[in-house]
Amino acid sequence: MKTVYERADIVPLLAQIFRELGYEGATLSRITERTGIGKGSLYHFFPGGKEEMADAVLAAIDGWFEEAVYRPLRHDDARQAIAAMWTNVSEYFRSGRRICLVGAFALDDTRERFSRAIRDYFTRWIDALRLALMRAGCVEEEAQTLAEEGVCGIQGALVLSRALRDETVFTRSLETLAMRLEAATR
Amino acid sequence: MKTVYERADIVPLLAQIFRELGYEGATLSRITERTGIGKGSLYHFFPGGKEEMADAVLAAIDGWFEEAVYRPLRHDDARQAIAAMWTNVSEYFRSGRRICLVGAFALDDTRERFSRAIRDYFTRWIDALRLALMRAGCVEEEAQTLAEEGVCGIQGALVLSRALRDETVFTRSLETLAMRLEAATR
DNA sequence: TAAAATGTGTACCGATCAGTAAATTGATTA
DNA sequence: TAATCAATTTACTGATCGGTACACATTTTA
Repeated sequence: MKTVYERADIVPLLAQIFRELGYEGATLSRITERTGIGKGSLYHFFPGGKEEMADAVLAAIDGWFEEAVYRPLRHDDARQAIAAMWTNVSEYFRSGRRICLVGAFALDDTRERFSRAIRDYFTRWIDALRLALMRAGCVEEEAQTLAEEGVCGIQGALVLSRALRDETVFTRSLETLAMRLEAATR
Repeated sequence: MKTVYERADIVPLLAQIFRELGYEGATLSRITERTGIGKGSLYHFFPGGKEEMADAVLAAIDGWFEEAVYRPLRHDDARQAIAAMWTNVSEYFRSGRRICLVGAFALDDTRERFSRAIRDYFTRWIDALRLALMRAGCVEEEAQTLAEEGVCGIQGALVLSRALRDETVFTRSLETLAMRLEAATR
């Protein structure tokens, strides 16, 4: 008996494990234990070991956000894209039950390993949101402030709702943020 | 030659190490390496090992916030205490260069180990801020929302400024938050 | 069907992990 | 000065770490 995987099947599993255990906490044996995938297979797909696994996960996350959030913010109807962002992001983060891996990596020494991926994730998010806000009628300076505030608020909401084990904190925070951005584009 | 320590001297060193490496990343050997304190001494002061060390660190953090932030918010002049909170917190977090250990612990599995300490830290902060806002003239519901927004915003600002390696993000976020709370208490 | 390419499982490596034990140091007390 | 005691250092344990090697299974190609 032998189960055959593809890289694409493994990455989401790895993402969830890194989210739950952090980079340092995600040991090779815990990964094999939770995924059922042996070390041989893991090193076959990710010869660079844990670091390459995390790279793949970050790339997948980036890909999802690019398609589901950044691109619409840059090219679609601005107000509509911003509205879609809140619902997509809320769903992606499971109403606060799932954390933002990129944000978590930024907090400790792990940041040094994935510096560029972490920085890019946030700069591109803020930038795309800023552009949408400007298309919706904001002047550049206000758009920049609001974009930072939005992304910042999401990260804070994730921390707080997890700490309090209360997903209504996340939901409410996102609603407040959405209203504030909406108010600034009338 | 023999250097003699006290528990009180060690805790801040441990705090900084946990902040930089996270709970899982802070191995005993890295702790001895960075502090110069041998394993024997560490286990002498903290027989429970790493978990007891982290407990002591969380207790020290809680003590600092209780005295420097929560108590003034509860008992001193409300508007003045809120203003002091922003400056004290900004200084404590070194303008965003230092992270919030409690928030970081909340993000991964470490939360399960220190569940109560993490929850208490945030509930007491929000509660104290809510009370101050009410004394300053907010109705309860608005005070609750603003208090959550404030604490939430600080956490988000820490994540974002670390991710972007830009402490002006932190400073600006706190200024914006301070203004919003100020505006609500006129 | 035969050969080659692709995955998988397992045993193993040296290094490092958390934790223990005991000898030793230096200050305090009698 | 002698005895006591807290604190430190050092050496050690078994378990687990990330990573490697290689035999074996399966699929794809010829």
